[in-house]
Amino acid sequence: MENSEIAAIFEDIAHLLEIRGENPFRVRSYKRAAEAVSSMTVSAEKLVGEDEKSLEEIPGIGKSIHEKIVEIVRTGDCSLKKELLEKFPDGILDLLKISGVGPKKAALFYEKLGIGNVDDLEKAVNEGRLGDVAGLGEKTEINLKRAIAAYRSIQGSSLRYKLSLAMSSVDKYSKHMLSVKSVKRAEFAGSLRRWKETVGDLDMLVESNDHEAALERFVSYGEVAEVVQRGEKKAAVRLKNRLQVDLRVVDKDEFGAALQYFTGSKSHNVALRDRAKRMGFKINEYGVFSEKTGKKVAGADEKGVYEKVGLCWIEPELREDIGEIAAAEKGKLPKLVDVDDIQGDLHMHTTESDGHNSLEQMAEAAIKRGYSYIAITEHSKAVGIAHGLDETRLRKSLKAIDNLNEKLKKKKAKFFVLKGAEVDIRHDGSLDYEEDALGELDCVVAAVHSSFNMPKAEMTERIIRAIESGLVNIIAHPTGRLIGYRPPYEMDMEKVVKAAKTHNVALELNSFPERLDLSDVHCRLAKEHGVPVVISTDAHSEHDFANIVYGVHTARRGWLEKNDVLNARPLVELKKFLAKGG
DNA sequence: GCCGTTTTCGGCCCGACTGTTTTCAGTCG
Repeated sequence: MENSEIAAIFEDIAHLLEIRGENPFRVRSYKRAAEAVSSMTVSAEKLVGEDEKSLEEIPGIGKSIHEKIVEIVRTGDCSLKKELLEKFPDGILDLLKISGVGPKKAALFYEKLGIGNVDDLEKAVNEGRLGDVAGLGEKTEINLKRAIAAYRSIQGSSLRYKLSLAMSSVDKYSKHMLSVKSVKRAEFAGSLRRWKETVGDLDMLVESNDHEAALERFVSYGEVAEVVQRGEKKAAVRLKNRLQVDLRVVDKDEFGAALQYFTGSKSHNVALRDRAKRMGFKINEYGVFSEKTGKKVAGADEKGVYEKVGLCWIEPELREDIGEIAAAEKGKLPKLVDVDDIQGDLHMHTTESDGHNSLEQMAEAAIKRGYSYIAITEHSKAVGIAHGLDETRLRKSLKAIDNLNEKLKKKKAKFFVLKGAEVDIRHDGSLDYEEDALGELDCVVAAVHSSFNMPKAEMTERIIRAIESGLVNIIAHPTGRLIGYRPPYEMDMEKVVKAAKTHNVALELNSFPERLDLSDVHCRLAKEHGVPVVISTDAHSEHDFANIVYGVHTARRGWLEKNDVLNARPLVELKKFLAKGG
């Protein structure tokens, strides 16, 4: 039982309670529990039975939720959820995914019209049966029709968008806004600013002394397909690429408070406002206000908002309510790793296997980025589809690297190319090169590329066997997930991390936007166990080096500091680690 | 259902927009 599965059950319970009109704070407790469980670095299943008491130390988990976690782990289901589903069909949860349908409407649909799923709703709308119910008018019917069509069109694909797609829309839209005189600043907030791996929509914030002009500029952007909403202070549009963008227009002295508010996360904001309230302040998107006098005491900049409630400024990537507020209070926030800290890249391909640039071109591009080293890591022979190298071709390519290093040395370039390989971890955990060949390498990156459907215990064994070989330095894309396409393979990450610690192996954080593997949560786990993380790009062309930002920001979401990142170390120290010297 | 620098009981973040209705409920973020 994965943490994400337990979280999903709590999520469902929260929604079902909401539909039943239960105490909204009870509903929130289940939502909060869902978030708490999914951001845990250890598996809840493991804690049950072993260290069960520690469950209640997690904020948001009390006695009742604790008992339900135990029940879910033991039985695979939750009696409360079953009980709730006796009153409603489970298709009712899908109704909530229709934009404009919340718990109240879902309950109304079911009670008055017997609508229990999206198909029923669509039928009712098409037959014009909604008008019979008090409180539902013509406009609602039109909006529902459109919302159902939108729901259908994204079914099967992920509801959220990869961060990289969202990023590609950001710059152009900002420029479009800033080209109007009254718009002084334009920034994107929301999950994009927190660098979440996927985003549901974009939140743009602009400072303007003419709200109407800013709103008009916003909806007249060339990529807009549809204006979803428009008021005096905010508007929302859907772009041609289907991404929704929300705009909020604020005045100069509100910008910081608004930026804080719209960056979220929601649970971070709830915790922050709760804290403010206890201190006699009220925080909203316009500023921080004294509860007593009603006077505004902060709001122009974000830092001021945090300082007013006794905290130092918190990096957006940390704002998930998983301990950052307590850390900020004590001045114990991590000093997060930065893109500029990265000294080199330890995973890339050239035209020898399935890359698009030559060895020399990759080296040159890396030098241009200011790196002091790279490792060339072609595929091994088992990965035939990527023109993996056998031992003979491998040795030939190593010679080319030696030659290049010679040349670089003569030129007095402070740059070194490490001899590496992305060795396939075979089905049985053995490595796809002979030991002799592996011995000639500076940097052995090992990865799983086949048999993704193995049982959890076997996959864990497979990877650990590779780690225990003593021949491996780094495990690449450790879970194999492709965001939106392929789930991670079943594997006990904690066991893998512990084995990595014992055998001086680092774990890769692959920066490809569809991988981001390790995830932020797994980065925290690695850090807790003192296992270094390598932020690599797995570049197949020189352009892919730019993806490093996605890796670094994911690492930042995982609270990693410079010291936690292997390739933030200078070459000498890196070599020491690769020689298993720690 | 959770939680505690007022509290083990009584609170629990806050505001904009829409639609429908004539003062507000529901949804969303």
